[in-house]
Amino acid sequence: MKIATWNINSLTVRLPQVLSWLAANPVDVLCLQELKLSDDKFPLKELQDAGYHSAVFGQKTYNGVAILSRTPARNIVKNMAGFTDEQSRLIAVTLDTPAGEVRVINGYFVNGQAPGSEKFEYKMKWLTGLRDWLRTELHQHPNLVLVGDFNITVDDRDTYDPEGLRETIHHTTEERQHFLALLDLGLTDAFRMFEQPEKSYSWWDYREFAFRRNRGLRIDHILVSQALKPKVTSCVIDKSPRKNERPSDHVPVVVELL
DNA sequence: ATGACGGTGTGGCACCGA
Repeated sequence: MKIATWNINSLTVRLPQVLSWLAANPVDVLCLQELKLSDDKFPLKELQDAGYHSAVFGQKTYNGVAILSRTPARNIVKNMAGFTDEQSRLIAVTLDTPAGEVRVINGYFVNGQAPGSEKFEYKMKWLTGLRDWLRTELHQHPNLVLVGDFNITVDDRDTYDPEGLRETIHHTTEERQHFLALLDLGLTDAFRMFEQPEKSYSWWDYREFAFRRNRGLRIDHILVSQALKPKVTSCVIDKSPRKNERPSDHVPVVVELL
């Protein structure tokens, strides 16, 4: 059974690409970020026709997340209890999957703009809120997967220019410490459980032929709980949609569980 | 080089993303 995450940067523009990707990659669960549309504009019917239920937490213009699944979602939670947020950045569901009952948490983490900015402060607070809330979630749901656009590179392998970008946004020690704090809760970076190609990235800037030159970042992640870790059989990045016409700047990451 | 490229909004550009 497979779970995927994909920041699609506007579902309005990318719906045809999502549908064709699902047709070629019939995953059990697809977590989307940056819908950039309100709930009433969500293409429920089109995704239903493709065989997916949808749990949606939309927002006009910015943000917005959804979880598509073969089986209907239960216990849907939008944003984190105990952390008030104006922005639609997180949705959690419980799913009955071939691998048993799994809690799937899908986040569009804060970008943060630049260290020292107000948005960076918001990013740090959001990450602290996530960790506090996740502790409870993990207690209630041992089979848990946290996926999404983390907007954090984990280490130097995740960036095309580790020296030049040191301590810039997505590369700061502070952000990486927050990532490590999530691992401390008992989560594992599924991608690094396996040997991977050198210079594997999940995002490339639209500018300066960044994809062609493979100047990218790995900022989209899949974290699995300790109970699920033994069931993980693979984790891959699918670069192919970045070659589409009008692509998202991010590509899907897919984890397979027994 | 505070730009490039692309999405959104009610625009004649600004804001945001990463």
